[in-house]
Amino acid sequence: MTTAKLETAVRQEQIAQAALDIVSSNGLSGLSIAAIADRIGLVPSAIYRHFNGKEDVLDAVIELIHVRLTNNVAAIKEEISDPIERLRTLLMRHISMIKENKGIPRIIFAEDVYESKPERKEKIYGNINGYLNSVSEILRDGQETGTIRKDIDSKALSVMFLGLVQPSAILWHFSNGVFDVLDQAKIAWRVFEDEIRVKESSPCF
Amino acid sequence: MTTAKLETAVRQEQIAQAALDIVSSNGLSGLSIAAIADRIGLVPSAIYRHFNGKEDVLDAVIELIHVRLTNNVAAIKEEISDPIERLRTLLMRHISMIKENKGIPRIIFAEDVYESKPERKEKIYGNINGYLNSVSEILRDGQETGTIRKDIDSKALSVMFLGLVQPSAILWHFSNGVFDVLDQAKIAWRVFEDEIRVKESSPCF
DNA sequence: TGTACATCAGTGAACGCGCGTTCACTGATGTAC
DNA sequence: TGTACATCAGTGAACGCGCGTTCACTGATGTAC
Repeated sequence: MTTAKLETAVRQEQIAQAALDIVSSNGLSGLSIAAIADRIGLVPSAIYRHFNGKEDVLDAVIELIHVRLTNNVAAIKEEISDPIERLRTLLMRHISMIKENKGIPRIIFAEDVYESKPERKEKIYGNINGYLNSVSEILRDGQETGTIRKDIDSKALSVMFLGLVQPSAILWHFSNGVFDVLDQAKIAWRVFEDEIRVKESSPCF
Repeated sequence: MTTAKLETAVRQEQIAQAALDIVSSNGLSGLSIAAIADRIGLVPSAIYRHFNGKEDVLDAVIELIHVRLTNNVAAIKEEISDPIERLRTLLMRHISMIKENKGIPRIIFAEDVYESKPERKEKIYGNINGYLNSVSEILRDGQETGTIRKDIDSKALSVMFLGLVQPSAILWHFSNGVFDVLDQAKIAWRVFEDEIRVKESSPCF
């Protein structure tokens, strides 16, 4: 039996997406050429028509993730103008994105993905830094327009911003979805916002 | 050639430590029974005199990590009494611990370690919660003695505390040690402390 | 004190499985004439 | 419009490697008599 032929461009997308899905549900060690082929109804050797090997598939997945995160930030910049509101929305979307796609952190933070692959490690580092730069850009906007405190380095703050999601994402995952990420995120955001926002100096009673 | 015999208890410790070291330097995928045996001067099959299999070795490593983290917290409680100072010290030690032993986060946060191993996942979740509980206990101490704000849930704060280290640890690792974790931690701590500490109400001029 | 025996950590050869990868072959589709 | 040919995504059998694990055997150490 033979499956319908599709263009390489289409297959490459399918393969990358299938790989991400597999990692989401079965972990990185569940990711095999056979599993990918199975998921899109091909035979393992067919994968090699579209990629040189497993490593190249992984590169495509990393690129896929990068594009999604980047689009996410771009969309928010489009929709919202207030810096603090932008950050709040980014935080919330970041969380729902990870909730829907457990594979993202699994791939990005799995040291085995780039151990002994310096170019890939650099690539991911670049991607993370790109994300952090977007965040600190938003922060600087706020600092310039006077809604965000100027006395904290925006780069350092962007790293802290990342820290608002990460631990709760992990707890959510470990608790099999029982831990309330959204609630944690709301509290964390309230604390974070309270810290960075410039307050109207309250009058003395 | 034969290696000197040692008691199982000793070997088990050596094996767990060797496994952690290997993960630190070569990643989880570099961890094999052969690599462990090599590192302590044994032949692969000798490992089976002391463990039933690779999975049992991993369990021992997880336990090893747990004991270290727990000891760390206990030591700080012993040395220091002021809650805020306790947290600051815990943060700093946490960072140096991860710097010295990259394998810890690699194992704890590698989903492959517990994917399709529910008992182990629960065990790790329990360990993390234990750590978080220690932190929130310290926080509640501070809330009761009046140095820490009472209006933020201590459990939520403990998760945020974890968020102070995690992203910088990741950046440190990705940057091959170039990213200044200590500096980031200091800034993050300053912001965090500023947020949680109850301020002397400043007089109005 | 010396001998016999049990115990048990260490050895090395061999196994079987999973998995990434190769390769000759197929057959549908599009194009040239 | 029909025929010949090139292209190329898909197939399935086979491979080789790495790795976890098994097992019969070894030889040092400790104990009983």
